[in-house]
Amino acid sequence: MERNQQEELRALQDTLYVIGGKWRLPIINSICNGNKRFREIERSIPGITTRMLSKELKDMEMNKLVKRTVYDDTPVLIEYEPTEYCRTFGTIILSMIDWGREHRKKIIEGDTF
Amino acid sequence: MERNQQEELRALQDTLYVIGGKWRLPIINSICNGNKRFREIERSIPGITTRMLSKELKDMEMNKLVKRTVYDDTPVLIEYEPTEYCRTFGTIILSMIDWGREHRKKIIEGDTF
DNA sequence: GTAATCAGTATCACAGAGTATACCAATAAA
DNA sequence: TTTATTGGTATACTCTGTGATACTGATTAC
Repeated sequence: MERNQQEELRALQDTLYVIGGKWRLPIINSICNGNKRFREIERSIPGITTRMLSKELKDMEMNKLVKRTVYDDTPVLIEYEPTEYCRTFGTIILSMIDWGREHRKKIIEGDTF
Repeated sequence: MERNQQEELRALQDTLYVIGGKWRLPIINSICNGNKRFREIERSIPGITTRMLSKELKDMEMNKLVKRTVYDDTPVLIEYEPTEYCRTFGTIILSMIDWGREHRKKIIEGDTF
């Protein structure tokens, strides 16, 4: 039990390391929803700056969370797509969306929980 | 679909707002695992400082995530316990622990994914 | 001719998240 | 007697995540 707790914590922290930060999950969610172009992703996440999106996408590409493809048409077309690895966050994201919905319901109901 | 995406994002961001930060989830997990005393929680999360734990617990108390009880024995005994509300993060935490475990397996297997 | 879109990059700046270290008074254990 | 534990607070510091703003060069639209 003692040992198990430490193993759990480590697993939790590993995950947090990969999907931590304010924008990581919203971006993953956006590209998993089919947004591919830079500006498209940007527009789908109100409040994010180009700087942050650029930085996060670069990080995520390095960590094999997204695939960046350059189509050499003219003008150049660039697409971001989630890797399979990236899609493994599906469960986590869905449960977080669920939680957020429930939370909002409770707030609106004026629950004092 | 467009509308839906925005609602999803909002729900996701609401959740992130509540459980964001480096220590929030590890703390929730710790008290949900039965750790009650300040030093006990502290010891269960190697690397956290008393200052951060103190700050987070205070925040979480204000936000009804933990209940702080003072037992007026001598010496004074203080206990932190998760509220029902806090336990609603169970699903999220479990799926994050799962992910972390799988991730580590893959790393150890030397997978290049 | 002007404006808009595309995929970003470049600077600068800042709050606040997080760290490090020391300390407190009371009690209990060695 | 000295040390350790408890539940924190105080102070000072670092640092980086995030924000704001401006700009690029090529292309297309009005």
